[in-house]
Amino acid sequence: MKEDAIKRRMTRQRRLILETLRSMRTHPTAEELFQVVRQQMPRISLGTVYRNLDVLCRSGLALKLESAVQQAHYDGDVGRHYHIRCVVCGKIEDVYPPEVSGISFPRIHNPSFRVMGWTLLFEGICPECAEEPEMAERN
Amino acid sequence: MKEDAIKRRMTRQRRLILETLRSMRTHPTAEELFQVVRQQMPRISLGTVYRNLDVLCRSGLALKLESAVQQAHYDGDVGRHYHIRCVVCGKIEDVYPPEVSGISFPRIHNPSFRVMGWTLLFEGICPECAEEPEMAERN
DNA sequence: GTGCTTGCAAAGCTTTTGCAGACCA
DNA sequence: TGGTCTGCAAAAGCTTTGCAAGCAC
Repeated sequence: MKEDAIKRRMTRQRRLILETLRSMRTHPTAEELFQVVRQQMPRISLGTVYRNLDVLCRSGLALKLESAVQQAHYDGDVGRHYHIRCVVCGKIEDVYPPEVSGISFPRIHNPSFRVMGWTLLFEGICPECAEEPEMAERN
Repeated sequence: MKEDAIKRRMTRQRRLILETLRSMRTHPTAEELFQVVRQQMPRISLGTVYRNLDVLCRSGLALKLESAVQQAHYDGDVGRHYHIRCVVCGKIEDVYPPEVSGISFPRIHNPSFRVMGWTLLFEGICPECAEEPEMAERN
């Protein structure tokens, strides 16, 4: 049971990354966040963004959305809410509890796992992609 | 609206990949499936496994579990069921409806997206990892 | 015979990591 | 001052793709 318990520091980079993530409603990828952050701090590196997102997620200040198809997306809002992903363009948007019905803390009976939580992901087609059917190549 | 509608062929490779995936209960990654398949077809390549998994998923014969952290996992059972992932080792197991309560086809009201479906993923710690606390490094 | 599919290898992309210098507490 | 953090670049890991030959229909 190794609990190194590293003492984290709130560096300028870490603070900027967190503030920027919180200000964005788009659930950016690390790369997208990097592009925004570097406008204010040109010499920051992508590696630093990845390292800090990892730290922020471990400490509960950000959420890593693993449900993404290619790249991971991040969310600065750690309160309970859901996501819906466009299966065509991959965009992820928020869905808040008042808009959702039919779900009430699902439970597994006699689980072999120690259940810690759950995530609900909706899938659909966003308005933009619905207007451009040729993008919806399914082959 | 380009609908090329390619005529797929059921090659020996494709059939073996599908049959093997269906026979496995472990939600293998492409690499793991490759290792099993090559025991019966030594010259098959990893690229072929990836290409066929893609085709099988597009045609609805297999499921790609995007919820995976690093690699994609695949499931040959396309019927409605849920998954639970061990947050320590990444293992994915099935959870079937009779074991789950509190969920009844969640709906989004007045959605801007055209909602096509949803997935529910549980997270927890599997029995093996629960016994080895030092693996649960969280820093 | 047509054209989809394969094996092989190389390339592509996202993410991680080693290192020396910089910086926070 | 000590130990964490950063920028840079290289490496790692997963997945895709180009090509010529092979094979299903």
